Amino acid sequence: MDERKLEVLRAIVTDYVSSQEPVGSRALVERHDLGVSPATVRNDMAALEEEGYITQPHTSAGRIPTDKGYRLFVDRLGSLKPLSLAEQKAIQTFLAGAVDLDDVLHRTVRLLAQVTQQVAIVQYPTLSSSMVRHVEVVSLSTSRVLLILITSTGRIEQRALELADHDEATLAELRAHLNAATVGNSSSQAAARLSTLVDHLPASLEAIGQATIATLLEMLSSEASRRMVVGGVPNLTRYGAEFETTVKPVLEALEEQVVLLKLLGEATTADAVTVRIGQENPYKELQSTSVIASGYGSQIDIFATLGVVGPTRMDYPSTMASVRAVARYVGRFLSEG
Amino acid sequence: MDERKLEVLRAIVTDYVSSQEPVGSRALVERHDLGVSPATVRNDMAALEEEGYITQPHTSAGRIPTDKGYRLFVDRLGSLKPLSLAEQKAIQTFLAGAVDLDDVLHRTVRLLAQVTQQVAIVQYPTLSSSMVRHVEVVSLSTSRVLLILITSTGRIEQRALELADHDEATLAELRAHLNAATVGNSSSQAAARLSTLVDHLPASLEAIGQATIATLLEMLSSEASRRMVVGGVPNLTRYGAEFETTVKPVLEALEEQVVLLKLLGEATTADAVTVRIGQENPYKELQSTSVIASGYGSQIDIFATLGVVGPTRMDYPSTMASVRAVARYVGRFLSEG
DNA sequence: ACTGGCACTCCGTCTGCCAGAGTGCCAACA
DNA sequence: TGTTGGCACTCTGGCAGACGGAGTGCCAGT
Repeated sequence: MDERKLEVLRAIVTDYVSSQEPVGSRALVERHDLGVSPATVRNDMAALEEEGYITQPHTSAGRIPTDKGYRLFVDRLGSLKPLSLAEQKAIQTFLAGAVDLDDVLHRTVRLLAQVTQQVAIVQYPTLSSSMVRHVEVVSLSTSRVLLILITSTGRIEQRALELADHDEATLAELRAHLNAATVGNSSSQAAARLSTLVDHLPASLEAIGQATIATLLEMLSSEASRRMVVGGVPNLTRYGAEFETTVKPVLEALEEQVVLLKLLGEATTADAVTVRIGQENPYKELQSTSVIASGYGSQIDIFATLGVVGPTRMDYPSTMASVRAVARYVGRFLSEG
Repeated sequence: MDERKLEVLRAIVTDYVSSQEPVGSRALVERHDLGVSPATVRNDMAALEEEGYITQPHTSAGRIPTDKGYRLFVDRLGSLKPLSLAEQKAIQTFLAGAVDLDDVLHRTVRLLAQVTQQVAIVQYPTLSSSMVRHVEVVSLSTSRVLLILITSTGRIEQRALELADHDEATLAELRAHLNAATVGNSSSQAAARLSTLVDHLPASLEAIGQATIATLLEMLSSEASRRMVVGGVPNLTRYGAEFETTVKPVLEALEEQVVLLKLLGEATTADAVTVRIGQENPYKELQSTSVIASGYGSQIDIFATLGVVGPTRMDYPSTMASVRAVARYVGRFLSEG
C-alpha cells in the first residue's frame, strides 16, 4: 500500500484518539507535515474510505477510523511508545511492601489502571500453572474439617467438608500422606498422584481419606474458580458522552466476570500483548470496545492474564506498552517472591 | 404536623421515585385519592416547601422531595414493604451450595443487587467479631514461611514472613504453642494471650517465635485489612441521565473502598437498618446519593455490614426491607455454618 | 377551610436561519 | 500521472424566536 496513505491513516488515528472528533484534511496537513496539500490528502482519504479503513459519520464531516483502520494501525504503524520515566519508576516500586498474593494483584490492577487511564483487569494465577506447596487439614467441629491448598504463586484455596468421626491423630496422618503425594508437584501431577494414593491408603484412613481426596481433586481441577481483580472503573467516567457504547457494556462485562475471564483466557498463548479491537471481540457485549491483554508469568510458565478494557478510540501504542511492562514486572515478581 | 400534609408528602415521594419527574398538584390528586382538590393540595405543597421538605427545580414546575423530605418519609411514613414471594424464595435458597466464605459473600452481594436493583456492598466479617479457629505455619523455602489464620466465620488471612533457619520440628512446636494460645479465643483475647506467650517461649523457639508472633498480632489487629465485595454495578446504567450526580460519585466511592468501609462501619451499631440520605452522608463524594446498610451477624455478635448505594431518589421501603431480609438471612447462615 | 377560576411563569420543543467545516470534483499544472 | 487550487455543495451545531403545556400563586366565592 501507498506509503503516504499509511501516513495519512496514522495521522487520522492519532488525531482522532486525542481529540475524539472527526478529523478533516485541512487540520491534518496543519498538524502533521505531510508535505502535500489538503486536496491531495482528500484523495487519499477517499481511497482509504473506499478500502474500509476510515469512515465519515455523515457527508461533509471529517473521517474517523474504523475497526479495520485501528487494526492496520496497530499491526503496521504503531511503534510501542516508550514509557515515561515516572511510569517506569512507578512500575518498579509499586509492589514493594506487598504482603500477600491478594495484595500483589490489587496493587497491580491499581497501577495498571493508573498508567493506562482505563479499566484494568488482573486474573488470579491459575492453579494449573503452579506447584502445590502445602495441603492443610483443619478440624472445624466434630463433623467438619477445612481443607486448605496453598500453591507456589501464593494462591490459597479453601473448602469446608463434612467428615464424621475424625480425630487429630488420623488427621495428622492423612495430612502427611496428602502432602507427601502433592507437594512440589504441578496441579495435574498432584491430581494424578492423589488418584493413585486413594487406593493405597491404610485402612484406618480409608473412610475419611476418600472424601478428602475427592474434594481436593475438585479443588485442583476447578478451572471454574478462576477469579479476577478489577480496578480503575472510575476512568469510565471520562466517557460519559459515550455512555451506551462504552460505559454500559464495560460495566456489564465486569459484572459478568465469566465473559471477561474467557476473553482473557484466549489471550494467554504467550507473554505477547494481544489486542482485540471492537468487532474482533468474540463477545458481542464488547464489540464497541477494545481489549488489550498480556499473559504474565515466569520464563517457563504463564500464570494468567492481565489487561485493560476501553473504547476502541484508545491510545494503542501507550496502552500496549504499559500492559506489557506491567505484565513483565509482575510476572518476574511473582516467580521470584 | 397536619395529617393530610404528611399524606401529600408521601404521595409526592412515591410518585417522584417511580417517575423521576417533578410531580404537580393535578397529577397527585388523580393518582391518589386524597379527597381534596388540586388547589388545596397546592396550599399544602406551599407549606411543605416553606418547611423545607420539598422544592421546585424552577418556578412553575412540579415539586421534588428534598433530603429532609425523604428523611421524614423514611422516619414516619415508610412502612417497610413486605417482600414478594419470589424474593423471599430467592433469599431462602441463594446460599445453598456455597462452598466457602468468599462464595457466600459473592452470592450475597449478587442477590442483594438483584432484589434491590442497586449497587450492593458486603463487608467481610471482621476479625474482631470472630474466634480464632486455627493457626498454621507452613515453610515456603529455607528462609520464608507462610502464616495462616483461620477464623470461625471462615475468613482466612495469610502473610508471608522471612524466617531464617527454621526446620519442620521447631515449626511444629511453634505451631502447637500458637494454637494453644489462640484457638477458641476472640481476636482481642488471642492477641492478649499471644503477647504474654512471647515472653514464655522455650529458648529454642525464641528467635523464630518473636517474629512470628509479631506478624500474627499485626494480622489480628489489622482493621485496615477490612475488605468488601461489590456487585450490581451495571444497575447504575439506569441512571445514565444523572451521570454526574449518581454514576460518577458511586463509581469513585467504590474504587476508594476506604470511604465506603468507613461509612458502613458507622452503620454497625446493631442489626437495624441504617439509612443515610444525601447530605446526611459524612463523605461529600456521596452527598448526592443514599446509603442503606445493616449489620449482619449472629444473635450475639455483629460480623460486619452490608448494604446498597444509590440515588437519593430510591424506593426506600422496598430497599430497606430487602437489605434487612438479606442481612438477617446471611447472618443466620454464617453463624450456623 | 376548601374550591374553582384566572393570570402568570417557565420549560421544552420546534422551527428557521446562518456560519463553519469539510467534502468531491474539475480543470490546470509540473 | 500525480498534485494542486478553486469552487460549488452538503451537512452539522448553535442560536434566536415562537408556542403549547404544565404548573403555580392568588383571590374571590362557597
